[in-house]
Amino acid sequence: MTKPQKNGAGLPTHELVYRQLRDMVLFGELLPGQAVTIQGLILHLSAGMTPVREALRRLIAEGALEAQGNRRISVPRLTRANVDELIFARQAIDPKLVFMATSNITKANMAALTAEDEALDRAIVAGNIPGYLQHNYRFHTMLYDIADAPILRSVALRMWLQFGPSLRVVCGRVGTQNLVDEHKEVLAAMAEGDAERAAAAIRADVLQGMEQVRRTFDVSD
Amino acid sequence: MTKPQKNGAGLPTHELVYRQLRDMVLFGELLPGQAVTIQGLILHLSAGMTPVREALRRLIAEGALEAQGNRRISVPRLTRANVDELIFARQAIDPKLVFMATSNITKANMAALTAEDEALDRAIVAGNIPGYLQHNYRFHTMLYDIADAPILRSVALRMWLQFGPSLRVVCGRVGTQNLVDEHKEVLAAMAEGDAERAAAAIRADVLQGMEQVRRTFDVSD
DNA sequence: CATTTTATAATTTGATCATATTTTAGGGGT
DNA sequence: ACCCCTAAAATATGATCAAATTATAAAATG
Repeated sequence: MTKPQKNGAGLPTHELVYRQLRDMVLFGELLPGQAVTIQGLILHLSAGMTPVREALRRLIAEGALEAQGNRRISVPRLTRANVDELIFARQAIDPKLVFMATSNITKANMAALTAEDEALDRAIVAGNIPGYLQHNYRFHTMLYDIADAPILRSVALRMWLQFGPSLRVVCGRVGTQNLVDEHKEVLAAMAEGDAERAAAAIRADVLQGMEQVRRTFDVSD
Repeated sequence: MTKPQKNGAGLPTHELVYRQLRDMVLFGELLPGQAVTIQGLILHLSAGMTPVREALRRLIAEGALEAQGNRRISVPRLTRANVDELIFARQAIDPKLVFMATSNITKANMAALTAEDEALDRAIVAGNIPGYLQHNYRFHTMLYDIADAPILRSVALRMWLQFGPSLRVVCGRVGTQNLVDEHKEVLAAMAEGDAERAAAAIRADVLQGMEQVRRTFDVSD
């Protein structure tokens, strides 16, 4: 037998497994330090071994997971130095992407961004943490896509995979009350075509968001 | 049957396959646009299917290879815009890493760097292109390692995997004659502990090197 | 009649699974 | 503490199914 059952979408299984695992890393489920076993995923996602292995290799390469050497795989636990690296990298990359996105903005893009930001606001007032994480991610990745710079985009997405779990932890601790985003300013600047101002606004937003992550270490570690 | 034969080193097969493929991407063999088949690699590297697949997923995640959608895998062909992205990213990341490395420098590190740079010079005067590529790569990755910043390091290594094939092409065209590196200046500044000057020197070196890559498009594309 | 297009068959290649082997972790026993 | 022993999990292989490209042949158009 060995029935490669036609999965719902036309996508290969390893791609579907990858996306599920990635979302688990980004939006909760998996916390820093948590271990992941191949067998467990095979059961949990009811997938075969090969697709799971390929998805794991990919996530390890992207920094979302970490191979501990003893054949164990886990979600990386960030050090304070790691957070500083992430802050530096995001401050370098994200403003550039927003700068580039400003040139490519269209009516449709702007409407989609605005809708996403409004959904984000609703999640904040509702105290909906997973909703906040998802809409915030979507807002930023939409900007990356609009910038049309695949290499810088992949670097930026890699950073998200690395601080995602820690961001989730910090939000779970402090709630969504004191979350303020600079997205309105970004959108206003982009609407005017002021790339410099949009870049500056996103830099402020990134700094504010990463400051939340840095706070992980003021409590625990 | 199914004999997981103990391969030479204590490393898993997928890791060995990964390294071989990575070196093929970095130091020649594989040119931009060239296709790679799983079956071919199984034969050529005499490895099983799973390790080859895992290595490929990893290299795709790192940008060294590209999945074309139709189940085909090939070495990416850079566009002019891609090269601009790479120049921007390297100018942001590499100087930071050298800045950090300057704080961690030791006698042993400095000696190893100097030795590597001398080997690089010998390769240049000998017109030895593979040697140039390897020693240049080694010199820069040693700096990354000394900086002890794993996240920025992984971003920098990713960039190398992307422009590696194009760099090889350009060196094949123009030879090693007009290659000048700023490594001496970097080493001198690091020896004095002048992190700012070292960072500026590496920025110049990066710019000069990437200008070679940009030249790919003045001839062909 | 030559050339291009279209349709179909054959071969190659990719994707997945089941299974065998190896390694690691953990649990008593000295 | 140390060392065997067992169980579980990871690695790797080959088999099997599916899909896509190439090759081949037929048909249509100029």
